[in-house]
Amino acid sequence: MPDQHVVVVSAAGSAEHTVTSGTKAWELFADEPEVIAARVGDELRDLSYQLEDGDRVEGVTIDSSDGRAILRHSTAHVMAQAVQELFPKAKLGIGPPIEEGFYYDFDVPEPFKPEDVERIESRMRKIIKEGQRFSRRQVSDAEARDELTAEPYKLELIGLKGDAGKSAEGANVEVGAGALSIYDNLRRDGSLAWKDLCRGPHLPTTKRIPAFTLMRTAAAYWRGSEKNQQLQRIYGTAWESKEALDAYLHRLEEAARRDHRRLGAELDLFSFPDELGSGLAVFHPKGGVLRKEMEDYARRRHEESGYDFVYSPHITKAGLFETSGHLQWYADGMYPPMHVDAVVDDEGAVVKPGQDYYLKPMNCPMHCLIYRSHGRSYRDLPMRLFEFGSVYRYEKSGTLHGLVRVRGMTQDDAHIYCSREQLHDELGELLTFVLDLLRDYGLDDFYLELSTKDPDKHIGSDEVWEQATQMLAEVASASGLELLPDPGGAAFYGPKISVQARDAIGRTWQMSTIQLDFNLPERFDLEYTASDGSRQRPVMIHRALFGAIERFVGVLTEHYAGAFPPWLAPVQVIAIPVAERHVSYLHTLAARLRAEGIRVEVDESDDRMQKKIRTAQTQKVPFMLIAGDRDVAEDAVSFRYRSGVQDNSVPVDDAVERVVEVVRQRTQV
RNA sequence: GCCGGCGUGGCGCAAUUGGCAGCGCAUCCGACUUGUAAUCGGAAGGUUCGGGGUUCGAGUCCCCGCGCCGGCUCCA
Repeated sequence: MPDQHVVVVSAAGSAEHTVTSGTKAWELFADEPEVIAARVGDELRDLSYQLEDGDRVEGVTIDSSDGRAILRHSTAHVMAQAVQELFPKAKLGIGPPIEEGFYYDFDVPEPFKPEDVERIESRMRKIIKEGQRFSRRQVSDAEARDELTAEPYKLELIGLKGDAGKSAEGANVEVGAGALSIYDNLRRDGSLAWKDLCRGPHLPTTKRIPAFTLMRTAAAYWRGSEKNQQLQRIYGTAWESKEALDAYLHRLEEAARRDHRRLGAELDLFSFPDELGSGLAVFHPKGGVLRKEMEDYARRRHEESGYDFVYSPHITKAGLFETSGHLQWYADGMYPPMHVDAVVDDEGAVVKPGQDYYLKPMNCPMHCLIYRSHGRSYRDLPMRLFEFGSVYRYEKSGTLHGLVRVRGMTQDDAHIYCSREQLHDELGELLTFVLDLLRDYGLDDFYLELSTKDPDKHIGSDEVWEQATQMLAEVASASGLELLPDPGGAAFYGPKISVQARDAIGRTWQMSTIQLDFNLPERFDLEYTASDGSRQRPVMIHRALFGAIERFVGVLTEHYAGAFPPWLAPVQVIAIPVAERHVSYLHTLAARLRAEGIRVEVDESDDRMQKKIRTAQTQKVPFMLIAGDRDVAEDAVSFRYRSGVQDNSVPVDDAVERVVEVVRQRTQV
């Protein structure tokens, strides 16, 4: 047999190997059990791939990101096999790996019940134990159609092959752009257990799935469109080891512990009374303090940065939203109108037609009216109108989620009107302002997203879009932050930058948006007189920093896991007497702190001191100030922090100074 | 909006096949006065989300509505 030369690439470097013709990739990695696939050139291949002369081959380990994706994809196959064995009528949708797991969609006559999922999982364990081999074979389109007559969704995918724009996300996992392949799952005796149209690659055998679990079921529309059939989706996850799976499940528990809906109740911050209706929150006194601090600080910063404060009503006549275009474009997202002032006579004939009023879904139309309230000069620009504006949006019931997605919310909304010449500088300053302010609230890990024109849905000339997009891109890159493109993601009226923040456990949240608008200045016919006396149209920028305050409260609650930095903490100091005789001493201390504007409480309940500490701890109060005989004798007080760290016998003057300073500096403790 | 799950004192949960609605925390009262995460005793607290139905009997089964949760779709 003729020899072939291949290059094996590894962390240690690359080495040339001479192998006989017909050698399979796995033979290169026979003593590396963690290798489950091969990267040949740029392509991921099964380990059964037959090497060719000149190949550059790298082992893909199961704990790498590609390796995990392959593991999860293979586990999805095992799940689909188990489902079809248990539910012979189930038709296959798609089953791709996703971030931290996988799913597979099925068309089944009855949705899966929780018990079904357990059965599927145990069937999967059986299949894994059997050590079935994933065996790839290439097929022509015609052959694939012939073999898959019982799988209508797969047939549809074959028809869409290579047309990435039309197929669902994840569908290209089934049918690559090139030739089709089918994976046979073969039992030890070589008999066929199951097969699926799939691009691969896969693990060598099902035995190589070290740890998996099924997570949940859900419905999902075929190819992501609500016009299509709804399929039943099962989510699962798979990991390279039991330990990695446990660590993942542990991370989920940690995230659940931070859930703002749970913390909101535990810390008595806010609630969603059923009586109000879906997506409508009330803030309790403690949540009110938090929110007020956030708002007050934002107000101060806006004042310093040249914003003018305005106010506008929650409800307006329909005409305004006709002018703005909201009723034409977004009526579905608005609460239905209330019809007022109609007069009907005894016969039922309309004497006076009355009119519709709408709750406002956005503040911008009102701000445009303020701009238009009198003639504007170039000397007025940039004009920055700011409002904590409460808006109401009739979000679909299924999308509501705690404070993060609500129907009634308060935006920290500003609209900036400026000339074209001012636009570039204004955007640059704005982005800096936004990022600085977010940092002050404790978020410091950002990236940006630039949403550009949707070719099918936009107004304004290409030239203006081009120019504006270019400007946003320049400003974004000047920030030094990572910039991700979001092609086609812009609203119809202009491109935008959105600021994404990563929280303390690495989750990302969309925070601020800076949105250019070519539409509203037209619709409201906004003008200013330029220095040469000509009439010009201003450019408008929409921006919200928090997005909505409600949502920002939710995000910060999760970011801090409820342990807010002292300047935001609803109760900043809890004073705990060792015994009852120390209470009055602490009241004196508390009065001093209160005089400095510190939110302090003295716990004079008849609980034991240990219990008081526990209570303060569970309420995540940043400073516990404890006083007993020793402290009183020394005119001192003892600190305990949420971390459990103690600092005893601190002189009272120093203690007050320490607390005041931390609050003033907005630092975390 | 769609699919599935769920709804029991303020909170977290229990209640066998349809058979006396219970526990812990919190609350209130009393005793105790203790140096860094739960002192002891007692009391009070319920139209089992709302409405309708089946049944001798419904927290439990059926229907409608409201709300919540997980997804899908949407997110100006």
